[in-house]
Amino acid sequence: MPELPEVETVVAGLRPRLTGDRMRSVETLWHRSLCGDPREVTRRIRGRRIGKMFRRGKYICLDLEGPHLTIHLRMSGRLVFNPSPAEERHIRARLHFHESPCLALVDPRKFGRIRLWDSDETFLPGLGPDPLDAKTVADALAGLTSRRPIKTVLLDQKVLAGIGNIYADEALFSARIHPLTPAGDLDENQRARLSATVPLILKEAIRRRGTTLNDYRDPDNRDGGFQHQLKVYQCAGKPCSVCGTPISRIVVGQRGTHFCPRCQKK
DNA sequence: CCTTAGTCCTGCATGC
DNA sequence: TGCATGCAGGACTAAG
Repeated sequence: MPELPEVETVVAGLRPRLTGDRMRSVETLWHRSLCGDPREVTRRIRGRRIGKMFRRGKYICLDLEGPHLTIHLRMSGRLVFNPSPAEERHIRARLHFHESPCLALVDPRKFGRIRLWDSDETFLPGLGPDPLDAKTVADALAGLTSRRPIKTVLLDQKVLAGIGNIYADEALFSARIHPLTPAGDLDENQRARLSATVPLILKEAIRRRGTTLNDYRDPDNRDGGFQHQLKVYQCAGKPCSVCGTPISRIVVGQRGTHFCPRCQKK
């Protein structure tokens, strides 16, 4: 599942190829993959230059010098220039450009979304800050008095943008915090550890081009490498890398949650 | 304010 | 082998 590091890797791959090119059209093969009518969206983007490409949270963003086009890959989405024959039947939308070959949204589970934002619209409203430095994370955690489990809070995109299930579990393990700890109950040391470790883990995952578990691959079909660094995610029953205790799996906020019951005491 | 459950979807794993 | 069932997951919405 693409989270912040995977989306960062995708954008880094696309940026040199698309920046400066112009939009031609958007085409849908599954109507829900695009918010709005494809002819109407095409009319609004046709001929527009891609000024900048960047990532915000888990969103891929194309700055069309005014309007923004965003792509969220959700569970199984991928952006590919040359879909393989096997991927052909999972193409849900295509972006067409003046110079570059068309870019396909391959998305078996149909959860990915493409959306156009007008220049006068608030772009990605309510999205929290990107947690790539300790101070940003510390500030986001500082004012929290919530009784919600810290795991749920880390997944709340309004608090911090870009953390998904994998990196939430890995960060809590690294900070030695039980995922069910009420966010407001974290002490100063725990908040400091979490604030330090979240950016470190995300940056290390970016360096390794993300985590490939099932279907994530970048636009050049390359695997990520962070799956070899996972300490708890999908490691239920395996010995903890620190203490040897078997990793537990529970459900928190309808999400599978993995932790070491010895290293991460309540 | 909060939490929980339901929705969207398909591929894959499991069990008989 | 084939069929039924269940599960995973991000973001959103509705209900309590």
